[in-house]
Amino acid sequence: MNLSSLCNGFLLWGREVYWINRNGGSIMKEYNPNDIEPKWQSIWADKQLYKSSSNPNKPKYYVLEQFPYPSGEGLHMGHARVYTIGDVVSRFWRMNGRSVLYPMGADAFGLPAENAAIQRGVNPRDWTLKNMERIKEEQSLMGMSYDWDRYIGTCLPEYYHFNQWIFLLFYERGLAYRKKASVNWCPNCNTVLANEQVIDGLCWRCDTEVTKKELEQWFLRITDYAERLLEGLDQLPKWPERVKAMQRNWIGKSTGADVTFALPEINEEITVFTTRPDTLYGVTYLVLAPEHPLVIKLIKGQKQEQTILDFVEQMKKATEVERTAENVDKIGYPTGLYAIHPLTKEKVPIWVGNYVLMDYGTGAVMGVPAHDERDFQFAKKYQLPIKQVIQQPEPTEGQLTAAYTGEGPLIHSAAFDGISNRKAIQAIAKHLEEVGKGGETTQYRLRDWLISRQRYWGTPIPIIYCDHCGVVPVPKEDLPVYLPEDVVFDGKQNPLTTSESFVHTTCPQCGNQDARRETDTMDTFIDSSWYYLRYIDPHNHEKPFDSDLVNQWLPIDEYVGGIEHAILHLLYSRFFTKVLYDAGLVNFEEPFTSLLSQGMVLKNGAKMSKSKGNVVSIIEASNTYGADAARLFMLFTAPPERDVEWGDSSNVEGSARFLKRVWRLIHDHHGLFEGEELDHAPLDDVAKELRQRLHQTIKKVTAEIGERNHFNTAVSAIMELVNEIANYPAESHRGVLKDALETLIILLAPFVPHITEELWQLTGHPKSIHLQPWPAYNEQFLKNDTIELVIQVNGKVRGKITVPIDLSKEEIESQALAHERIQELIKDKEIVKVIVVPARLINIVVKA
RNA sequence: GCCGAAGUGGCGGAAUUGGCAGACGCGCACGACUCAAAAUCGUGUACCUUUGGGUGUGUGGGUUCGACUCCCACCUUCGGCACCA
Repeated sequence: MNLSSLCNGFLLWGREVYWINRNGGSIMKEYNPNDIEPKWQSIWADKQLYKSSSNPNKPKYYVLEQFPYPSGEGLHMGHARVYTIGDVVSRFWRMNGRSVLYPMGADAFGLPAENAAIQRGVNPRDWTLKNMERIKEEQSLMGMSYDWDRYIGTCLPEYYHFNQWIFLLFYERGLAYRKKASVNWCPNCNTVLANEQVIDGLCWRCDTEVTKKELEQWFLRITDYAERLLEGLDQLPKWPERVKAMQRNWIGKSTGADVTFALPEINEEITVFTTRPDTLYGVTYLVLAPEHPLVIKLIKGQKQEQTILDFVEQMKKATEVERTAENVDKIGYPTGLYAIHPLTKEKVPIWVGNYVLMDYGTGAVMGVPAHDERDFQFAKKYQLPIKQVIQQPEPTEGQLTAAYTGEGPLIHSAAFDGISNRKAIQAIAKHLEEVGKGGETTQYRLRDWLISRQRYWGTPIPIIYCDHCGVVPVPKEDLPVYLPEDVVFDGKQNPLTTSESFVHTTCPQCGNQDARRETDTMDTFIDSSWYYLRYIDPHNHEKPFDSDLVNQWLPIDEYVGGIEHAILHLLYSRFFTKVLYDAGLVNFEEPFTSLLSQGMVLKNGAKMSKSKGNVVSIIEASNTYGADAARLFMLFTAPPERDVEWGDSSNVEGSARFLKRVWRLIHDHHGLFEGEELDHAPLDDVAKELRQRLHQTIKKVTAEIGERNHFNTAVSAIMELVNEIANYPAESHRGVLKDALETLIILLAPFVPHITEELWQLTGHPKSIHLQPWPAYNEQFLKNDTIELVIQVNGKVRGKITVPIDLSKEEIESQALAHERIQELIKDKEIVKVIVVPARLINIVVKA
């Protein structure tokens, strides 16, 4: 191939390229990322290089990153890291012959747009759409290979139409319901929050302390799926253990028993939940949560009525923090009434106490001070009786000083005396069931998902209230319920309530013209609970997606995202998928087969944030170092799940330096790609070594990306190859060198797509490198004729020998023993034994 | 308290099955090139040392010919849950 034919190749790309010969004395064309990166980005876009289509002849691979919220601030390197990881994976599998789906979108509903409307009078839609465009540009700047034809924005009616559709599906299936409840209220965001969105008593978005409010709200019955959400985790071996642990904690399963105590005086019953039915005979009192519905009835006409009512009111107003902080004292009041113990028929006093929570279990607990720390404290404080029912190994003299929570045989427990408390847990629960006073049961910490939000920029809940018909769902054919434009943003009220044209409507059931629309919108986590399904069929106007298509592509093979969604988004998505499965719309129960939870990109040891002023934007990084160097740095510096420190510039410069080195290496050998006549002589030892290194590198890089997601070690293997090529003597076999250089460029392509595309073109290849098949290694070239073995004496390395690869154990042993230095070391000693590990080492065990 | 993850040079990290600890990179030092600097290239870089060697992967034990890797106990850091009955 001569220079003009090379240029022909370049002309296919529609670009004029010239070659400058460094060795010839003129200046080598410098590696300038700001030059080549935008060029290739626009060529890739024009050629639609990354358009995906399902090809029945190829196995599919669906790789996805959590889509961004299009804020006004644009994207920083934390975002870039997520996308880079996904991009490497998608490019790798594309080159490995998979039909890859790699889409992107925007999680476009949310409060900041609305706050911008309130503060600056902008239209939330225009503001959001503008940001979406900007973020797409920034993602393209990093060289991401998304299939933009599948782009979705959740704030568009084409999308939120199907949020409403799915909401109605939940409603039909009895999984969406309205109830009046004490809910979490963020006074800063002016809206309610789901339990998952309250972090340590603070709003997940703005860190404002969350208060309680009594409101009628919409919930999704995620608790119906608690057990399946828990069990499903066991089917996810490719999820990080910590994410699964977090979900397990959140679901919070505990097994125990319900116990029913009768209240003959007022003809009622109190049911308590306990994990320790074995201590039932040690109950000396009951405690109700202040919010327990029976409290009012119990205290009616009692001495303490007013005191307790005041206490209950105070508790209802308290924030989560005030109520549950660790140093909060236990406070209780006796109601004056007694319940009947279901087995002993003894009278047990009923108290109301701050430490009992209404929304866990039954809102009532039994007090067993002898065997429970909290009950012990409470009983001591209020001088309640303490009754031991489990025998301690060494009984304490006189009064107990602490609860005994260990194991032991039961005492003072009637027929159950003498049996171990472990066995008694089940025995007593079973007995309760027989006598109709309770029985084994399971409780979950998980609570139903509150999805109503008193905000504008979200999906309207498709419900109409009619004075005649009550709650009426909007018929599916009337969807979407559009967000109205004639609203007032004053920050004081839900803007939707200010749109008369929206609120005032006709009842679809009876035609009543005085019906009202629901003015709350949906939690934006609804949007992200199924968006990964919409990418499959993004332009479907009839339904959310075509089930056959979705079943072809899903589940997602690799899902990349931050740990901050370990519970929220990932739990909700799993819930949605299970509901859609039950509805027969998808044929899988878990949407994400493999989860890659990447670490943060830190700057000065802290997460990048606007308030800390330590944000490194994508634009800044790509201008300063180039997207390729920035990508390479983040991939190389640590495995993906760890945090990386963007730090001082030297780290990123190291990556840029490596790219320059590769650039020069290729240019130094440009003759190879300009029609140099290659010799066909047999390979000498140096050439064989390079070939071996090359094939080792292919093997290593393939496994590190394809099997382990260890991009850092993949990059370091490529660096080693570069070092070896750089040391390869100019006079040695040229064909091997050419092969090594070309393969090097291909191996680097998923990591640094721009520079490799440029170099691929410069080395005379007319078609994009990103359409190249991934190189295969040859097992035969991995091996050497000889191998170096380590000789140890008593486990310490004392020498080395090089032997033919197929030398027998016996011969290896005799050669090792014959080794000069080894002889010296073992000459006065008795050889106890000699261990020969083929292809590794010889260990000679000696005694002095 | 319960659950989970992690502890390796000055730094980021590597060691995939129990087999040469510290690959690769950053930083640093010295050298080459240069009037000089940058860039680049080369050499060195765990610690101690009497230059024979000794020590070393959070700590203490154990298994093994051999342990960063397996077992037991513990310490520290980070994360989740937590008056959850």
